[in-house]
Amino acid sequence: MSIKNKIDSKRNFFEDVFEVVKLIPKGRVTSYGAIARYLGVASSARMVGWAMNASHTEKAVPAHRVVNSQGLLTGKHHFVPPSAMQKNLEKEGVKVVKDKVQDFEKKFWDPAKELL
DNA sequence: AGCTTGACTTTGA
DNA sequence: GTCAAAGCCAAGC
Repeated sequence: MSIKNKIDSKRNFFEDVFEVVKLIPKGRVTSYGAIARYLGVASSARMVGWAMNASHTEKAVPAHRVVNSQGLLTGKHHFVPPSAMQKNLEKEGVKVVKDKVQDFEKKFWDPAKELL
């Protein structure tokens, strides 16, 4: 049974986002829009980010692997400390310069395609 | 029940 | 290349 099936059953926004984010392979990143689209709410990328805000309760959620469409670490300010996000990414092999993921297109992981 | 806010995206100038 | 505006849906007040 795929994760998608589970999500389809629950339709719980936070859990949906959490599950998908947890599936992001190490050393890869994705965007809020990609997750939102995978969940079927493409236009509501903001909701994904917002759901991530609740990820603080779920420690297992690698929110640092989620960036915006430009590969920018827009959510780093929500980390403690903010620099933790970049640090975690670099530790996983993702180079980050000036809050931007290097080789974003290569590192990008689209659940709609990879997790199909 | 209605208004504001938000870790976004896309398009146009 | 940067800046501004609109679209979008859910939670909080």
